[in-house]
Amino acid sequence: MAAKQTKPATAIEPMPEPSGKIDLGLLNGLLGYRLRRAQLAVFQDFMTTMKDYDLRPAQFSVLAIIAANPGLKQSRVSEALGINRANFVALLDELEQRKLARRAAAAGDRRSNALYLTPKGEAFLKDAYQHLLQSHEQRIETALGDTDKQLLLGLLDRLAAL
Amino acid sequence: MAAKQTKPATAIEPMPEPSGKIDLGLLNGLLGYRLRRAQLAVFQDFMTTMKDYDLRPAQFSVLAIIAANPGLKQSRVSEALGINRANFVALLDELEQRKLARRAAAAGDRRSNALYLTPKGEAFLKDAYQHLLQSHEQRIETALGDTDKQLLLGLLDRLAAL
DNA sequence: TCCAGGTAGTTTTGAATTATAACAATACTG
DNA sequence: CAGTATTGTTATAATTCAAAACTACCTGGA
Repeated sequence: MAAKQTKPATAIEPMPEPSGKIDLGLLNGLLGYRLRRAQLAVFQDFMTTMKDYDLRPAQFSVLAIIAANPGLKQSRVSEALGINRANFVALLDELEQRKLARRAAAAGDRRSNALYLTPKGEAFLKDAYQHLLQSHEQRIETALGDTDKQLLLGLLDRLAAL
Repeated sequence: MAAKQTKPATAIEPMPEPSGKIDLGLLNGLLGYRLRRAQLAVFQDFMTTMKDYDLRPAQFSVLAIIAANPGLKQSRVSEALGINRANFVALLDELEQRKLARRAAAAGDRRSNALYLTPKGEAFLKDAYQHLLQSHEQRIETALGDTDKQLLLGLLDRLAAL
């Protein structure tokens, strides 16, 4: 755009609010906005909780799916998580380099990889999950209480099915 | 990484699930995962609903904040939305080029811009909002019902304050 | 008044995320 | 067998997000 030489502003306007509360206006009516803010806060908390493990939410989700479904094909894992299969490659590469997961030949289809956690991966996931429960998820429990948390989970699932 | 000559897979493994249900495993215990999936679904619905208006959620949020707080300084708007002030510049540039918003000189501070909607911007926002209510937000209402929607909003706000 | 330090907006840059197209190897179907 | 679809991969944009540095300006104190 044009370099900032002098201000391009067109007219002088009356006093804007110095600070004080800002009205969200129409955003109050939109569920998506509140949902996004909440999601950002929760992910932020997740990441700071997991920084010692160097594990982002997407990586955790991959480990969790493989752990619960050992031998699942690569394409099914990415599909289950809504991750583009092209982008899934590098994600899995890193988990494999860290010796947390491995690609194995799938029985009956030489194109596909069957995914498994390594023993190290199993231990790592269990450890990370415990830490998440104690710190991250515990903070959520505190903020919501168990009843409301379960309630919220149900409501979110109804939205995810939109 | 290494080019794919032959499969680097190490061992042949027993039959993986052909398809069927995939167990989310530990993800079931993490609120953040469900929250993310719900948020993606809602934003996806928002974007398809608004595609005729060529308006993304972030753009809508900027227009809404300005409409509710005319004359607010640029930095306060970006701050209120959690948008990096550096990244906010291009966002606002586009809204200004589309003649939906304008930067005006702020009274008493020649550094800052006071933001306003143009008349076109006001009409556009009102129109877009009406369309959102009728399509997007209506689908959410149908999925949740009014009571549960209000309940959800309260729960989300408690999370956003983490 | 003048200066030091802070603030507002901007530009530039890089990392991370997401989406698309193409390709080789393999599987499947008629 | 031929033609087509699928799996994993690479390469490549487009988008989003964060950090640093710069100019213009403001504020406060010497």
